[in-house]
Amino acid sequence: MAIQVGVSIDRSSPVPLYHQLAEQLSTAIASGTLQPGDPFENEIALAERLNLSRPTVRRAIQELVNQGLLLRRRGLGTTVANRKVHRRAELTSLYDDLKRDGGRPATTVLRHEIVRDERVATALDLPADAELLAIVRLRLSDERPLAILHNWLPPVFNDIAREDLEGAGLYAVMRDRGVRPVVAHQTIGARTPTAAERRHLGLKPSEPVLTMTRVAFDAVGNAVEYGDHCYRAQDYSIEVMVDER
Amino acid sequence: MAIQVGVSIDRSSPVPLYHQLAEQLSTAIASGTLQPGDPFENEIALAERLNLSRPTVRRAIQELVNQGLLLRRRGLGTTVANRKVHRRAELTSLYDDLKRDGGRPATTVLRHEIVRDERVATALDLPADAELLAIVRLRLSDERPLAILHNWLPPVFNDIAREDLEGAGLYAVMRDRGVRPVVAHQTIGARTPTAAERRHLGLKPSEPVLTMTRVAFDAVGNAVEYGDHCYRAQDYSIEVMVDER
DNA sequence: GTCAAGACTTTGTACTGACATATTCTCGTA
DNA sequence: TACGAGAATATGTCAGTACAAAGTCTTGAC
Repeated sequence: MAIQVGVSIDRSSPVPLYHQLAEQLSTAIASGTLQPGDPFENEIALAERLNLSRPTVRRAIQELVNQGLLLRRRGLGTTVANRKVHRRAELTSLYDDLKRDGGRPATTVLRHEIVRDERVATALDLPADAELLAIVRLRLSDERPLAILHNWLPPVFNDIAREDLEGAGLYAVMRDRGVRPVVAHQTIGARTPTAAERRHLGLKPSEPVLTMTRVAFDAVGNAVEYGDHCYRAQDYSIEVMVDER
Repeated sequence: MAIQVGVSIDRSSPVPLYHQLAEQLSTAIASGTLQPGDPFENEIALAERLNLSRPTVRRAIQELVNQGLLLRRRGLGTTVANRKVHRRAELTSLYDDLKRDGGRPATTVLRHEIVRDERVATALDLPADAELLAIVRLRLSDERPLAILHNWLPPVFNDIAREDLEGAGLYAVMRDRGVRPVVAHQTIGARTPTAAERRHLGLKPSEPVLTMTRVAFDAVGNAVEYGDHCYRAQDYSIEVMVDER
């Protein structure tokens, strides 16, 4: 027997009905009201119970399927998916990650200046002589050095102050200015650290660093960040979820 | 003025109309007929021209938006997105990647046996005493060692033969059996290699390896592979695209 | 008792129609 | 000239309906 999730729809709200529904169902799954493997109320019944049309309900369910929360099989019905395949929102900054995990992140700005760099400008789809804000930060977690973060930002951000970067992550600073990165290409590798990196990160010569270079774009497709990071490999690994759904 | 892409719809085909349309539009973008920034014919006009309903056209366009090929803005219209944000199909195997890039991949199977491993079984959502096929492969590219690939597969694959793995990638072997991984969690790190790894990969003690552990799932949410790989960091880096579209 | 045909359930595809809302452009007015 | 109202345009949301197709289950013939 399918579980009837309690849902309340507010038709006067500006948020679309399908999204209201999707959010509430999503919460039910996250909270454990709906367990993996549980059968889900079918589209028609759900539509009737909530006085919504089938396309609206379908769209809500589709949203959850795209996130990997639900599994639809024709003729069989809809079921709650294995928790491990749920797609989390990606593209968070290291600062936010550390904070969420209960660490105490801190930042030292090592460099902060306007530069021209043809290689970076090209990667950001800007003219080769564009003025970029180049920043280098040392990121600490619980007082211990964890990573060196090189970043180059397009001209729109040239007025970001040194102080802005000490108390928050780069992405938070960008969000405050109404820019939200939504896509990024990342290349992840490893190498032996340079002398400067060893000094900053407190590494022995034999201890490697994990490297990540990234170009991030906003929803409109404008490049908003070029990053070249290196992490203490002993203390950090990168988690990604790849899928072709 | 919007470009009219040549599209032919076959209503007798079993493939859905919206998908036929999406494919052809996608081809037009990939081939360069439609350039980034080009305005796209609007939904209504496209529907009328092709004798399709608006929802059908909309769904086709939505498919391309999800892939990052198109950009829709209400009131403004639809345009072709910056090439850099196009989402490529992810989740390919190293073997296929090397082959696509023109390399000559080869595989030496170092180990191939049935084992029990509680840690892996748990990660694969199987009972702790499940019998798994454990394989260890040395992957070479153009005769040079590149990576050591440890993999554990669920019981369904226990009959995969040593020989099957020498001429093709693991994912190709799995696909031949009707299993297609579509989601995976990956954790990427770096460390100094063990003695055995140094020997197989021809590394000096100071040269690091890039590591990747992965759990992959099929469309139904069943775990289909656990992998623990290590790569020569000098010659290999991992590219991923993260997004929250 | 076995197996196949058909009924039933549920999701998939497609169409029609209507109205809402965001954005840009034009035009008229102060 | 500057600015605001409103038209024009395009996508966004929502309803209702019909039929197709995949899977499961029941039923009946042998």
